[in-house]
Amino acid sequence: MPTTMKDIARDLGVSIVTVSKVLRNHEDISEETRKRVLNRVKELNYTPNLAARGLVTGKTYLVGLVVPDLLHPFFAEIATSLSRGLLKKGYCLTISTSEEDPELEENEINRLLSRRLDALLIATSNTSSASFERMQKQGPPLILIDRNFPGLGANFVGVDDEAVGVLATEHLIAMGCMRIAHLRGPDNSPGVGRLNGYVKTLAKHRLKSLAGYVSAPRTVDIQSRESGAELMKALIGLSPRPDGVFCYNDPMAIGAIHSILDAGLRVPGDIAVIGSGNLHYDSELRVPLSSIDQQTDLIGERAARLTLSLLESKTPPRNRTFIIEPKLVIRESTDRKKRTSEA
Amino acid sequence: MPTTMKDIARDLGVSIVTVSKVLRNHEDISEETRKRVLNRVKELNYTPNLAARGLVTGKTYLVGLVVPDLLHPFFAEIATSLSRGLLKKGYCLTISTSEEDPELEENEINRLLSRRLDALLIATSNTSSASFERMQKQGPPLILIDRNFPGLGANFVGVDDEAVGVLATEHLIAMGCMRIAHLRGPDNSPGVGRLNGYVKTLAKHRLKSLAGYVSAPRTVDIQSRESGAELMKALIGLSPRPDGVFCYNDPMAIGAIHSILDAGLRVPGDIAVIGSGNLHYDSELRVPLSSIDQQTDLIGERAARLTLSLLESKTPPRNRTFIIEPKLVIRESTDRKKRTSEA
DNA sequence: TTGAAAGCGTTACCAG
DNA sequence: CTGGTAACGCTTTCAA
Repeated sequence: MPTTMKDIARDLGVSIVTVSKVLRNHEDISEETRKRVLNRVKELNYTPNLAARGLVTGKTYLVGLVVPDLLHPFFAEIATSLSRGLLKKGYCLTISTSEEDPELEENEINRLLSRRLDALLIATSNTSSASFERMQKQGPPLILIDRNFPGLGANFVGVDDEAVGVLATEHLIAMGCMRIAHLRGPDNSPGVGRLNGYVKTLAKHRLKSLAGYVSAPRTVDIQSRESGAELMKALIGLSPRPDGVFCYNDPMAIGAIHSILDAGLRVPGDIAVIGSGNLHYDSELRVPLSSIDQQTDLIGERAARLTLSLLESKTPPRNRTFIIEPKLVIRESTDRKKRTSEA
Repeated sequence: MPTTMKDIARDLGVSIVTVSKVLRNHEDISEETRKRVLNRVKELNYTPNLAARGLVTGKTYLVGLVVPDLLHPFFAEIATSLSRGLLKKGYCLTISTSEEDPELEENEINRLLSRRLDALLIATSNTSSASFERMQKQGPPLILIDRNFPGLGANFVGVDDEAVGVLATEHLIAMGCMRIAHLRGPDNSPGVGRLNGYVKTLAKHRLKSLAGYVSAPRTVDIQSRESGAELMKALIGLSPRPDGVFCYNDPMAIGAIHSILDAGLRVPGDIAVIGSGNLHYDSELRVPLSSIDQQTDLIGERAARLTLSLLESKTPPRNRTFIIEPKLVIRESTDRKKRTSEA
């Protein structure tokens, strides 16, 4: 059994209240008592029980984060920068994964809710907003991350996904691609947003997306690379064959490049490839990968600031949305203006 | 304010105890009362307050994990498989990062301890075991992960680091390397263990590690790639130049390869490179990277099982150690015999 | 400057 | 089968 304030109070012949006050830096404690208490606290290695404190104050100083997949560097980075931001103000972050499974996600959320978090951040793998509507009425402040429900009007921090699609597609066109395909993502806001950007940009340039040029994986994110490889194989078989591919994310793009090279074709010579996410190792790949940078750490930072503002403000504030602007990063996989050496 | 058992009891004209019993599936409740309670629970969307429950039961069903860096896939994977294992038994995992900073780590640990975790798992970035000795006397069960303190005799799950060094070095020798260098890791058990394996293997084959052939980064893990690149530059300038390099981890190896190629040399032709960790994208790199697989998910799984056994057993059990055997994975970066290998 | 009493939401224990 | 009472470790309020 860990030490309690009661132990300290008994040892010192003071009341529990006095100990409590010392620990919270109350003014009205004599210098001497304060010292004696602090001393004993050190000696016994006492740590206040936050659960008990939270029970009476109503604040747990615990913020929850649910992401689909921690192995995806995108979410790992968000978690890291978010945690950094919250820690500064004494809030602790607890991270859970849903493994892209809506049911598991629901379980995790309930588990977290049972702990009476001060706030909850979610990059949801759910395609329905029903449970979030409920949570908005009841429960702690809710902040959606990366994946939004347009109708819901919740707090949201994420990238401008349509801009991602526009940037990528415009770039492929600028590189001279005429037949641009899209390996699309899941049926959530990033997947749909990026697809829209792609479609609009093609239309703007009076280019067509031929039959089979938009292709969707059966499973989601977690196995992006495998599905990218698989979908790309099918694309290669089409005629006319695409000469540029915009992939929903970098792992898919990596899989796509793998299939292209396996088929004896060159990147970007025969097919240019661009992804999204700008992962740390993009520049070290077989073919260094062009990508759309989503400013991931900024998302985490913004989310932290938004969360803190919700937590500090006395009156329940209006829901807010922060959209981060994506940026194009050009590497070899789309750089057709430069001769590329193939290994 | 969230719903409480009191609300439900009042609404239904039963006692709080009855509600509590229904929620914990006590036998001695009439079918009718049970139904009425369960109904109202649904209606009000009631979730039990785990903090309050934990206060009286002494169990929080919360397990803590502290890792140096979530962006490192090694730790992300451990976190994921660990969480999966614990969830099965209803335990929740809370993940924190120390960013390889011992002071930050100490803070995080205290924060977590304040929440009265049922168990604490740490991949420490501390080089001193002092605070862990204290924690072993007082506080929840402690499980060290990946990085051990040999003298401490704590619960530990990790890879056989000396075997990592042996496997890697033996492989380089088998590939015909005669002048093998080592980009070593930090001053903790993995860093030292891998170095030892390297040294012993060289000795066994009567090979020498020439002056400057063992080189250590100034900073730790977080910027492995940069330091790998930097250290490799220096190695290239030595004469005689090494023809094989064993790197502490894969990011370092990636940096090293970068420098070698930049210098106009070939991998593995001029210098063979092997890392450790066998990251998911090793096979998609500029030069597919040979590596030592640490069976990362197995580490997480084992750690979960060990944790659960500590939690379930009534008597405080003896500390246990699980050592996972590493495995060699051959790819292009060391394949001087030009075999056809892909992973 | 100090502390007694009440209460936070829950469970343990035991009596009815 | 049901429920009163005490307790978990802490903070709040108010009186001394």
